[in-house]
Amino acid sequence: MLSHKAKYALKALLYLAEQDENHISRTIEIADGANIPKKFLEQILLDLKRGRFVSSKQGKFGGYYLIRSKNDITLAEIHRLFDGAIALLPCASLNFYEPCSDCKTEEECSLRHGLMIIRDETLKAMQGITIASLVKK
Amino acid sequence: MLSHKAKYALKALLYLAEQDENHISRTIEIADGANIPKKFLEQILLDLKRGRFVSSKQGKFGGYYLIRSKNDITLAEIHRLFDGAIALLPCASLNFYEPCSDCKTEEECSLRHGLMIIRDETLKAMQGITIASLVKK
DNA sequence: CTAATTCCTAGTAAATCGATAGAATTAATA
DNA sequence: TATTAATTCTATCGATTTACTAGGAATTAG
Repeated sequence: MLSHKAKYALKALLYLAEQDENHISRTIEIADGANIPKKFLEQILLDLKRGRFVSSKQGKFGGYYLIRSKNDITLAEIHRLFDGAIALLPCASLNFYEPCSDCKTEEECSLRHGLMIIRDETLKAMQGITIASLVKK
Repeated sequence: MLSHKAKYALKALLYLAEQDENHISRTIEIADGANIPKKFLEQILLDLKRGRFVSSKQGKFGGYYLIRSKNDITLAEIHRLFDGAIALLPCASLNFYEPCSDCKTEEECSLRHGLMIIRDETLKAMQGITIASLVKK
């Protein structure tokens, strides 16, 4: 399941993607528009900024704007930024790999192979969903 | 990601699936064989029993055994029993549906549709992985 | 009756989540 | 330069969940 953070991030990106080119959106504007607690959204926007999805202008008349194409941002990326691995266990993860402590050897782990199949399918599906694909009504 | 509970449950089912027909496995035997904390495993086996995946014999020489075909038990079912919804948000879930509180209307929710596509793909992949498919080396 | 096992209920320490608070920093403009 | 409006940063907090652990009751075979 997605965390609230990831969900809110997606909604915020959706909101930004719907704005005119060159429009800068204030946090409060996004919060109201997408029904997100403002202070919580602040943190999320900072995370999105650190992840180089958006950039910001500070001070009066400042705010946030997309710096990547909405056709380019996928659900998989947002999931990874906020909720981490897409695989069901770290030992089956591409980007968040960690060995399992309770398996004797990786070869012997009977789960890993199946989980990698699922990861591949889920990842493919998640990479197919972009901000642009969601925004169009 | 899978919880430890779900992971241990899968490993326990795998262990049971590898035993001879009519063999009854004690908790301690499964715990040692699959590297699972025994007391924790007790609870998990009870959950699996309530979910009608296994049954038990009580008292001395008691233990657990599979009551469903290993070809029939899928990762999707185990996920749902221990970790709940497969969809990324409750509003996109088949078995754990709940409306989102932060969407005005369900139609208007731009996330839901994309998440349902992902759910369908993930579910299909998860239903393709059975205990039997994992057990064979 | 005894030993070995499942079954049941609590409890607990640590982590995570969802948020809130408040102040520092930055920038536009009057 | 002072004011105002915004982002940015750091810290904290309460509730929930997670991953166990503990202890004992119930059950059964011999």
